[in-house]
Amino acid sequence: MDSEDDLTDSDVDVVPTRGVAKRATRPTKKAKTVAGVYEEQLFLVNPVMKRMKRIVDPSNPRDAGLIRQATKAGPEYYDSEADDLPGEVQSVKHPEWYRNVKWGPIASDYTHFQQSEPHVQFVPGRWEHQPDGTVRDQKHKLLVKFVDNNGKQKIFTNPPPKDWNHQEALTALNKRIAQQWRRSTNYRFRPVVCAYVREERVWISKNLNDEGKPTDGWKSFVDAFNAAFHNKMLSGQDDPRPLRSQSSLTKEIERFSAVYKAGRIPVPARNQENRAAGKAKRQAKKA
DNA sequence: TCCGTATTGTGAGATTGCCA
DNA sequence: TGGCAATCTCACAATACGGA
Repeated sequence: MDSEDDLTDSDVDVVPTRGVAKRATRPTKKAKTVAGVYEEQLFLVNPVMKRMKRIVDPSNPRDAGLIRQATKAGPEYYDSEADDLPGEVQSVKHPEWYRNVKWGPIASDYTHFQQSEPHVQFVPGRWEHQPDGTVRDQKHKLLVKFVDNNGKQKIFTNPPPKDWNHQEALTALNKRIAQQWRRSTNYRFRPVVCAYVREERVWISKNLNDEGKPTDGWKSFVDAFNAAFHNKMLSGQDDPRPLRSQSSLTKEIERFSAVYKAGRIPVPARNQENRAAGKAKRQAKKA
């Protein structure tokens, strides 16, 4: 399926939602001039199948049979058998992970423009299980086509990995493509996250023992935390505090376990040191 | 045409939360 | 608890635009 109209019966659920994100990640001309940007309608995309269920195992006879019956994406995307173009893929951190291919006609065809499905993460391997029991070539997902919020047709060609089982290369692709969708459309792939604030961390710190564990078990810890903060407004915050799951709280405590064990309050590393380090790194690369 | 400023597009580190 | 994905955020390059 490639058309926008087919979104409802694909392997994703597209759920209209309001106010999932406060605003675009960075103010745009439109965002500055449109007062209602904080209330824009967003569409939450939920893959019907979980990641593990979508992974195809070619060594499994049943999966191997499905692969034999499936059709590969053809040279209208790029010719998988052709030699790569000379030189490295541009504008990626690890060009050695990707092939520098010559894209086919579909990658520049604005006349017969068919919008891609909202992005669903790449899984290891060339093939991916579908809800209908078939498998599909993930090569399709490298080409991203959509009409952006300004009604402009956009096409992004993302480089194919040299190794379809290289998780780091796939992770980078997933991140990049999700960002392409997020920046130009109202599709979102999960609800907006809400950072822990100092008041919450002070509470956490006070309710952990010397080993950095809840003094009265995880369940009561999570319940008490949410009783203290869920839906409460804190000073300096625009929105009420979200409900935190045990998963969220345990991860928070695990991340800063050394700090909490020391009886201190974590301070996000989003500070000048990290920024300066990042800047120096970029400058070095540039040089 | 040049120059300065604003806007847009993109990559990537940091952060958060889900899932196995 | 580790791995991974999605979002937030910063930085920078490219482009657009207006005034001299």
